[in-house]
Amino acid sequence: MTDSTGSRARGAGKRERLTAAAAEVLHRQGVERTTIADIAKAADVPVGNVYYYFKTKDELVQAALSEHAGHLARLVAELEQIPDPRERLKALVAAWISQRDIAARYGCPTGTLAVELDKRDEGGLDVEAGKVLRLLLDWTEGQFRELGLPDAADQAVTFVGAYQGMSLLASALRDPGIMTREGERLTRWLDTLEEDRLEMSR
Amino acid sequence: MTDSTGSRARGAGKRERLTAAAAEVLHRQGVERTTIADIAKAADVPVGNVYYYFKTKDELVQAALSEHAGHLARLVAELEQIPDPRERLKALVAAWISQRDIAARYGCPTGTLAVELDKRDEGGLDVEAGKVLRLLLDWTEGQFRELGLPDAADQAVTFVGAYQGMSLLASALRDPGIMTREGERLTRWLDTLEEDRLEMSR
DNA sequence: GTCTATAGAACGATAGAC
DNA sequence: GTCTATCGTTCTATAGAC
Repeated sequence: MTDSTGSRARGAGKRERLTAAAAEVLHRQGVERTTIADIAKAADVPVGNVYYYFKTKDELVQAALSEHAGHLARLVAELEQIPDPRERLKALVAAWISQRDIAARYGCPTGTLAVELDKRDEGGLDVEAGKVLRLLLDWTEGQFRELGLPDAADQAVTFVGAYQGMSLLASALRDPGIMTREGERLTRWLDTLEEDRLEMSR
Repeated sequence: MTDSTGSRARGAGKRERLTAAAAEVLHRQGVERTTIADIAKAADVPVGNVYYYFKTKDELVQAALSEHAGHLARLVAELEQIPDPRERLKALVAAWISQRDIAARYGCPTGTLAVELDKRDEGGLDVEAGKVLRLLLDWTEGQFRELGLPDAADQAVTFVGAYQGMSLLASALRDPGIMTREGERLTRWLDTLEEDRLEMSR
């Protein structure tokens, strides 16, 4: 039987190790400052062997983007178990805050990757980064719609934008407190929204 | 007499042309994907001549950051002529929206530069980028304080964060409409704040 | 499938003529 | 002050032994 890598018996999931290492190192160092050797070293794989699994550096970037999309999908799957959409959104904020130290140092993984890739006009990786952010936006929009908000799409942009903005400022100013304080503000705002819905029932 | 470049008679402000070109090209392409040759070409200066004015590439990045700080200082000086702090903030939002097409393609110049430089841990340019954002945050905080808000610093983080977030999403999704819609939301929010102040007079 | 060695290209920076 | 030519390094990617 062949497995997902197409091989019969691998060392120990080198492709998976390379993908995970790419996601982490590219987030910390950025795409352009990261060499194939950096990723190979983090994955404990000999440099030349990388090209057996990924033909180009861009394929490794794509793999990192897919990894981040996977993380997001698993997080959303967990949140879906919460019955109330308002509580689901508050749990999302809590998840963001729990990652505050890494976000305050290197920013949101998907957001900072998107910033860097958007400055290209070749390769189409910029579009791929946008798709991961779309995933988050669409799910958030669904929650707001379920909460009965008339402009759910705009609210989602405001909500996710607030997260991207606070991550950027927290990392630029090296202040995790920004994540905490803005997270609490978003939570209070979500509570206010709920009250609005009950009172105005629109 | 010597001028600011330390020379007696320059060609035609090559240092200034290089600084302006650095600010523009580094914003569009990012730091790591931009070569000295790219900046020299945009400034119409021979490649080797660049090193007479800037000893390293990092000095060009620093010059670009100073240029962005200068832009911000000039904008703030204009806004200061408006009597009411609420109108000053609304004029700032209007200035952001007027730049929506460039922001929707390449993001906020200072914000995206900060994202890229923050992933370094050498050179101290990350701190310099943070200082430019601090300039904007401090001025904004002053406006909120003048409006009588008790938590002016946090409000400034929320406000500037919203701008950074909407710029990031607009460029990642290639949608200038995000800048327009979020700008209008911020304007409405500023109007609401004013009403709060009058009603609650806190 | 795994790994070494290296080709080939790009870039930052410098030497030195003018 | 200005510019050309190029050095030295670093990186992506490949060739080919095992």
